[in-house]
Amino acid sequence: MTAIPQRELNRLAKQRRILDAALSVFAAEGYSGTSMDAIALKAAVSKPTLYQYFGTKEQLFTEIMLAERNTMLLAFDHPGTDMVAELHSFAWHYADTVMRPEFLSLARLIIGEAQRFPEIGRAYQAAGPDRVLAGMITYLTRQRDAGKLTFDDAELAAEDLWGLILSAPRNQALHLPDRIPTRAELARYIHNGLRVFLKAYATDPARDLAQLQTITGTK
Amino acid sequence: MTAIPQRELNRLAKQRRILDAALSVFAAEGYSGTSMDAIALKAAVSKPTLYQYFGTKEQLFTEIMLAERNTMLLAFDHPGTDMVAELHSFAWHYADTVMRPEFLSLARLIIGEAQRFPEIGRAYQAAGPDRVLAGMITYLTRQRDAGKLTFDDAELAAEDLWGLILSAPRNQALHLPDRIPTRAELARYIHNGLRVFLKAYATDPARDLAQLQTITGTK
DNA sequence: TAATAATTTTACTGATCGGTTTAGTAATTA
DNA sequence: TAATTACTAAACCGATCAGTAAAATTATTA
Repeated sequence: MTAIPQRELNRLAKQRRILDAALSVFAAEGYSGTSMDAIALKAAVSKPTLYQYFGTKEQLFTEIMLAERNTMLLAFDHPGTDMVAELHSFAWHYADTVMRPEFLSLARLIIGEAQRFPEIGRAYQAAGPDRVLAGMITYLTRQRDAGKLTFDDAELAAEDLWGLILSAPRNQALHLPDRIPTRAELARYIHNGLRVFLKAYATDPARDLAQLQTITGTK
Repeated sequence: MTAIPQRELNRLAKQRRILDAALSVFAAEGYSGTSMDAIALKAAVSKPTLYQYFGTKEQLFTEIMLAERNTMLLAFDHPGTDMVAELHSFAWHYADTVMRPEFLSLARLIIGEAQRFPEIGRAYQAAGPDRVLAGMITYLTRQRDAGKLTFDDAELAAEDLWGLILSAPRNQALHLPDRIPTRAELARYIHNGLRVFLKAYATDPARDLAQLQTITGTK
């Protein structure tokens, strides 16, 4: 049996508890609005212990935010035989991820502190949007090479797809935390976004739009 | 000659000075990160005077944010004979407004404090995006009635136009305060956004796209 | 000029902040 | 069991916070 010292297990568990507590408090109150006492209380840890694990408030904050970026990546990995179905699947997967309340809280926190912590804004941009965009570019380019899409600038095409599907509900959700879009509303945005995207970028829009109808089942 | 008492003039001037100072400090430091001393210092006003004008920090903040919404509205009032030219003019006008550093700082502030001050988020949504959207809907509907556009849902069409033109650069700018898009980059987004929009929504895309080329002067 | 209204200065409250110290207790290790 | 390590509770530090009180000073009015 592998011998992992109990000490280390406790330490890691406690560290995780602190990180979770700190993230939730930071997300709810902002950086300046969060007190280390509040974090210690929520983590069920004494304040000196908190300071032993993470030297300062700023260190704890940056560490937590830079660690969090790994949880928010998601690749464009929905393989299938049909492009429209793949796009539809990706759209829903991404919407479900991005529109979760905790995810929105985190985004508000990052945006709100972007001026005070530019490195965190950069890290988020690189690990979140940029990564998703890269995956989308790869996928869209492959579809273009397969003759199903047509465009000159793959980056613009990917950004268009994103903007068509999620910009409206996400921007609204950022301003209105207590008014999270229903799945029916998301479906409306996704269906419309895909429709416009295909109409503008598909080599055979008529066929793909028909396929979209059979998938979404709308009129 | 009209007799406006000097007292009131001074009062209004001082009030304006306080509001300007408070807005800049709040935008730079966030709500919790801003001290009333800092505002008083920047406004060149004593703290008791500050408190005499605005009872509490929270009152000052909400008052300032609810007042600010009037400056950020802009109507879709770019009349002309050519739809493509009008859309192009609107796109630039709106981009120039929305991508200004102070405007972005304000947006970051509102988003960052949306959970603590839901009313401010609501007011901003109603006075900013919703108002612009209403103007766009009116305009697009008129163009549809004139036979130049085709769509079922005017709201979705307006949101698509917005998302195609500004969602990518704006989202990026929200995360990266020190990396504001150049006018060339904005031109790229605007040209591409209008192109995709016309391709998906124009009744005669070929003609409108040609017109777009002559306006933007690109290849 | 005399009266008055507004503002400033200065100092102060009580609370909270980030961060530390101390003294003592519980858990792990050997 | 004994030594060690990690932890807790509590008080504490200096600084800063929102907000107030009082007295001195300035500007406006009549």
